[in-house]
Amino acid sequence: MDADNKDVGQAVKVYKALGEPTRLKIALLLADGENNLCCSDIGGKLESVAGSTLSHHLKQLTDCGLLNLRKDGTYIFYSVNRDMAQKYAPYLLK
Amino acid sequence: MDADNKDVGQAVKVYKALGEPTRLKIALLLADGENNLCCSDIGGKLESVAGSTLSHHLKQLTDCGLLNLRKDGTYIFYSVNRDMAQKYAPYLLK
DNA sequence: TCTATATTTCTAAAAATATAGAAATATTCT
DNA sequence: AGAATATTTCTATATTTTTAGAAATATAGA
Repeated sequence: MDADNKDVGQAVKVYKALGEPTRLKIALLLADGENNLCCSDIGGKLESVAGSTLSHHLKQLTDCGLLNLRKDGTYIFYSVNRDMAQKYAPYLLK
Repeated sequence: MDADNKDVGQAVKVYKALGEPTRLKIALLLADGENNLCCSDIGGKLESVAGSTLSHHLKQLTDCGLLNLRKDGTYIFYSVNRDMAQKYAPYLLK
């Protein structure tokens, strides 16, 4: 495929999102079977990350299309968008 | 695969390297058939990037293992490491 | 050796990013 | 309505990253 035909903008966003340790860990957590975690679940699995910080990371991951979210009451459950992961970073899956 | 079993450190480096427009373009250029370009060839294909800047970007791409290099006289020819691309970002290939 | 070309390293400045406390918003439950 | 919990937005600070000019290094060829 020719470089000009690729959606470089979106790819950059996805890779930028994954190019930070906390966010990559979040993506791996969510890709790892036990899908559908909410913000505070995720916070519980990481060490000392403030809620506001976590919120920013999750926003970046969802904005680039890598995460899907489902609202349920006051909770928001996150999961990996498999198509996106497959396209840009299948390393996350399996 | 469990999150703990993945080499998160290397993956972060690779994705960080690809999460910047100039570097992603370089990777796509090199992955795109006409492999084996030298630093100045690459500079010629990008618009207004100083040599020193290009050098830093290429270093980051090679340091994370994404690019191979071959020295030939004063030139250094770069190419994509297919195994790494396949593992972390097959999006670059084909 | 001198010259030309390719690339890197040094240095510094500008821009972007990560972080989190505090306040705000949203929803559920009593 | 009021309390409790989840998440986001505002704000500020610290850190990292990007950028490139200038100087340095390396190699080839006249």
